[in-house]
Amino acid sequence: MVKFDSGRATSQAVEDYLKAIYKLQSVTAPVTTSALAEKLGISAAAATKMLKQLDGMRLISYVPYHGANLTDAGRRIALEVIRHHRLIEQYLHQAMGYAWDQVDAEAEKLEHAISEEFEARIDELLGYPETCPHGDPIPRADGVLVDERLQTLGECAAGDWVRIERVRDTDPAVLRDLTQRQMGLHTQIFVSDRHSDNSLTILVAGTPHLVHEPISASVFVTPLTADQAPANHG
Amino acid sequence: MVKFDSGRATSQAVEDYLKAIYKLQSVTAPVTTSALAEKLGISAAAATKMLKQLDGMRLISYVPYHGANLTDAGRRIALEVIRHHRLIEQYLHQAMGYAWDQVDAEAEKLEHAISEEFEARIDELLGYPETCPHGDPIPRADGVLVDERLQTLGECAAGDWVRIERVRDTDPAVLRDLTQRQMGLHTQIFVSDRHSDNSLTILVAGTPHLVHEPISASVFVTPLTADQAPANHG
DNA sequence: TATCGAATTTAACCATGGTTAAATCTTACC
DNA sequence: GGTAAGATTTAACCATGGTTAAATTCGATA
Repeated sequence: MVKFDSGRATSQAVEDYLKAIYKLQSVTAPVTTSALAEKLGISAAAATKMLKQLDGMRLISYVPYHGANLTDAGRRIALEVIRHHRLIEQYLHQAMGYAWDQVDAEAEKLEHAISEEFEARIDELLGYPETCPHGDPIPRADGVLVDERLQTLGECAAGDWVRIERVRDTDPAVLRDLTQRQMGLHTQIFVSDRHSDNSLTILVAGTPHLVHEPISASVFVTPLTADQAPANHG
Repeated sequence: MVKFDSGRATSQAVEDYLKAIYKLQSVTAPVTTSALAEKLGISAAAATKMLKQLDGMRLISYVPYHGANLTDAGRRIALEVIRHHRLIEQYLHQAMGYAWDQVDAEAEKLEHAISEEFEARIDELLGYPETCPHGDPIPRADGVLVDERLQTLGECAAGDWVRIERVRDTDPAVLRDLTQRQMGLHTQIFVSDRHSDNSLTILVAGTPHLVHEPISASVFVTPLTADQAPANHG
């Protein structure tokens, strides 16, 4: 007879796997063993073993040789971990003065250590924020997450007026580069030119910048409406 | 050939053991296997195995059947963990509104997860505090700790005017009891009577309280000087 | 449709940190 | 100074989460 596990009893490793599967799933589902192994920096053999284990726990459904998908229970835990991560990031940034390229690493460790009490307190102290410092939406405590796919800066055409809504949080060097160019969340940008190598010339606060693929693919934007866009340049 | 390990590479378990040994050592040195096992809530066999391991790492000096003492290296790590713990407690209390009976449990988990960066930031944000919310001194970043032995409230005589300087942080129920009686850090107390069962009648802000051993032994005090003590009651 | 290369799983192994039960050491007491 | 009780260590075991190397499966292509 197996005891019904209503409370939290998941190890840090399990949480890391579920989070990784969740994120990979949004790109391609089902998630392959090798994609998971690469994301977590472990061997494919280790991933296989854990996939079997997670399947046994009913946190994923895993078909050998054909990858895995989260179950509702697994998704719930993944979203809780992501909620912790992004709330902590926002707290580090807003309340403790961390730069946006430093918050991810610190949150990575803290996300497994905080209590529900701690989560609720920082949520309240921050005024129930809807995104992390990179613009990623924070899952709600009830597990609801609205995660819309935005266009990248690299997909913009010359003449577009856009606003930065979200940036990829993975590479601190890219984030520092954006900071240096004054390109923060909600910064308005005018795309003045597309070049043959897919690089762009953009205007940020009147200053022209040449941005290449690794940057332009890391910045997600929304088009400015007619009344928001300055009349000149258009 | 063993690689020289200059940076931090201690597991959470090692940190917990060193912290426990440090605290037990202040009561009786060397620390016995059974005392350690009891403090950590594990079997004596597990403690023995870890003691051998810690001795091999040169973090303690351990003589089988005769207990263990921290080496300088071990003490340094123990003090770092304790510094983390008490700084976090103070942060939870001052910056996040935690009550003093709630901070220990939360800090217990966070102390192993924070970076040196995080430690430095909360230290600065708090204005370099010297104690945790229970009055325990916070080890300095360079490893120096001044930890003086104070008398307990239970050791006071009738007629004493004293001030609460420190409380045992172990039992949340005791802490909540103290809160209810308005007995916080730096509260002034007049000891009006000692009774035959070692309980005391004390005056807190003019209100009489009967305090029994478990409470009076958990409160550390310093005598008020003549000019600090109110003239009446004395 | 057979085959070959890549992806995946299995097998054997390791370290950490725990368990219980049995053996052994210490020490206090007669 | 011998002995028995209690403390401690050893031995055998377990779970978790990793590793590398060998075997197996999948699926694209000839």
